[in-house]
Amino acid sequence: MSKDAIRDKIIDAAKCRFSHFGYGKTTMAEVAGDCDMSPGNLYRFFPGKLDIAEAIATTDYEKHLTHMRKLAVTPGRNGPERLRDMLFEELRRTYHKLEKDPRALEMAQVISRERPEFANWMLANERKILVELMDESERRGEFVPSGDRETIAEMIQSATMKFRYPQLWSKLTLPKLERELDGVLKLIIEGLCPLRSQFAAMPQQQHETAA
Amino acid sequence: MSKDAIRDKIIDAAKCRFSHFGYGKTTMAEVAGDCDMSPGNLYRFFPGKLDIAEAIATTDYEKHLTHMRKLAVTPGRNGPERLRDMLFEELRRTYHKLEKDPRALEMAQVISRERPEFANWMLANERKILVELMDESERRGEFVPSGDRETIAEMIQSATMKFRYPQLWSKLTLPKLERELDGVLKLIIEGLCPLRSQFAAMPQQQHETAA
DNA sequence: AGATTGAACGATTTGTTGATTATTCAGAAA
DNA sequence: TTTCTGAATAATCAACAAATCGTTCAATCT
Repeated sequence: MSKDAIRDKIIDAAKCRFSHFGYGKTTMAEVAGDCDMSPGNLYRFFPGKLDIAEAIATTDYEKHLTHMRKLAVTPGRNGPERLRDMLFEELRRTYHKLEKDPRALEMAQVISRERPEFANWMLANERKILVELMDESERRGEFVPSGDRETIAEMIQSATMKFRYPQLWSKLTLPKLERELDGVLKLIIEGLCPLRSQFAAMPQQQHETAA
Repeated sequence: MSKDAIRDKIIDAAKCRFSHFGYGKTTMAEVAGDCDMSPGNLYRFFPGKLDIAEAIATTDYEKHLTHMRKLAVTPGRNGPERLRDMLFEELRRTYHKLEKDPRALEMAQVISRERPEFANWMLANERKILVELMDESERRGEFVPSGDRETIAEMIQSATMKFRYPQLWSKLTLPKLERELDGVLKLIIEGLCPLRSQFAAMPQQQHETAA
């Protein structure tokens, strides 16, 4: 059996255990047993337990990413609609994943605590899609260019942060979350001011800024 | 000594202990000792330890609230500027408070865990100010009316959630946080679309919505 | 009477011990 | 040689005991 095939077998066994008993309650010995090998042998394929979890999360997330990339260029939908499709898709995916498998939250929390760069990598991927979406949409005159697009993508992520972290949902149901995301998107897309130029060059602020 | 004066003495003693040793490491016996009374006597003035913390937070927050109300009607500044003043003030207050007294975070976390309605009360207060600000600004033609103002206030809070919870700051410095808040506000105020009417009536979405 | 105390009580926290676990690596197997 | 094993190790976790703490209330003081 090829090295990659063994890796996949390990990933499958771990995925099954993790979602059934949780990351913490799954031991390396158990995963090794499921694969008919010794615990020590796992370490020829993964540096450690966390890396198995990361591999699971990565393949899962990459599937999601390609879906998002598709939504970002769906014909027949304009820029704002595509942006909305993406963010709604992300919210729904997270919500349903958690509903189907509540133990996924534990794994997500462990990974983003012990491997913060993983969460950053996910956000960066999404930003890349957002930038492309905005570029494309701007050419069609749907978005107004207003500053660096990478920065705007960051701001969109910042404003929609709540919908990416289940810890912040405080028992809200999916319909309520969707209504809220809907409202935030409306705010972002339409803006509060009718005349953009009027307030475009706002003075920084009246108070001093900390060094 | 009047009942209120004793309450204040207790609050002062507790405030001192909480910010010096933390909420968890402060005992009722110590606070009572500082006030030259027995632990049991504290309960004639407060229902429990958490209520002392809540009283401290309340007076502190009410000072902040009046400041916010002032910023919301400062002459010579338009609607968006006032909105910005408010949200920047809130961010700075939280940041500096935490810098000066890192143990304040513990207290805030305990309160919002054990007394979620307190956090809701703070948000509701702020929303009331935001609604008044928008009402006033709309009369001056600075904001476009677009739906229920209470809802818009909720969405503003949702989009700026990150700046209200230090747990979400991940070591960011105040200047970085300010830059980010700045960007989010720009997004909210100006919006991504130049022509509001063009996308105002967006179809809900293409996928089904969960019941 | 009303105000205050401090011992008593149950809940929570802390400290400790033993078991479990992730990880390593010397050596066996192929 | 290369692949794998499983006992050894060090770190982490779980469970239990002891101590501490928030809270109560019968008794004491004013």
